[in-house]
Amino acid sequence: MVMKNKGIEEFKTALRTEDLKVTPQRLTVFEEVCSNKEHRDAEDIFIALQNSGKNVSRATVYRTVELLLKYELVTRLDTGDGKWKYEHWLDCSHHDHLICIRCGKIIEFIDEEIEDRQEKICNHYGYKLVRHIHQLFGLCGECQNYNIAS
Amino acid sequence: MVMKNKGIEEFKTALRTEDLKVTPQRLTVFEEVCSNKEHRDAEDIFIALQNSGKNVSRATVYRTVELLLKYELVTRLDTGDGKWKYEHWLDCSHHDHLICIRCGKIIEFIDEEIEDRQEKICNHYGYKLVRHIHQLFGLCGECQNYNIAS
DNA sequence: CATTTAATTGAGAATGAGTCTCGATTAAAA
DNA sequence: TTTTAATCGAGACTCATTCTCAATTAAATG
Repeated sequence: MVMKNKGIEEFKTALRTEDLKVTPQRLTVFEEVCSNKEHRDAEDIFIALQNSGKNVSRATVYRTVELLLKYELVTRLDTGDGKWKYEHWLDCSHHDHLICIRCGKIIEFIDEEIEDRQEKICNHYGYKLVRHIHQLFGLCGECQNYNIAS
Repeated sequence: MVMKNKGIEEFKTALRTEDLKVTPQRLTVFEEVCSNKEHRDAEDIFIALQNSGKNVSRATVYRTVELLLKYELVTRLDTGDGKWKYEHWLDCSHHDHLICIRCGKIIEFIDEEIEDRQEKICNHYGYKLVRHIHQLFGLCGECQNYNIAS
């Protein structure tokens, strides 16, 4: 069930490049992050590890997820409720998110035209684009009917 | 120095429409938000009020800012450090943000093409767009030179 | 204007995500 | 092996934000 993919090798390489150690805990966290396609926060990941009997401390989960973000093996998503959710990048290409503000449903989208415009905007201001957040908040088809009752 | 503008009337109207009361505290918070064009978090606003001798409790500041967001008299900006900053919308039209990840400098931008594409994406998935977050994180011209030292 | 009633307020306690500390452990270089 | 610095874990800590609840007040009604 464990995924063996190039992601983990890239993680190891990134760690070594920074003179950081490749530890079982770090690998375990990365494995857990990759094993699930849902958008989860650090706490969710910590609990999932506990439930599968893998003891990695909460602090280490937070620390590792931060590394994964830095190495761009993971993206971070602000779901509007003050938490950050993480999502791996394995076989899926880059995408942004459309989030229902009533039921929380998330749709992933990608729009090349927007991607292009972002680059152009950065160039225009002399910035070098590193990452971006682009989230559309709205009401999904079903939740539009509940407008009044909300 | 206090700004009298149509914003405050819209706020009162919105409150009345929801059967909420127009209170001095709510108006004071709105006034403070409008008096400053910087991007500030709720605590900043609370402190600013204290410093000008206006006693509005922290809880009320948070509650009011939440209302302003709901009524779209204010926007909320995730600066990547886990806090939310608020910005009024008075005489300025909608814009998004380009943020330097090293020095924190913020540039405001607007791109009609992106705005259009957002609407189209929402329509495509049957969503009704309510608001969006679009932030580009990168290195500004000056900070690109410090890349190595970071 | 006085009365009534539900919304609002403030002070501080509670929550909770995320960070930090520090002694014990361990990866990995030699 | 030995050595050494990086890492780990447990839980304390931080601090932004939310909640609680008794006292206050806006504003509708008589």
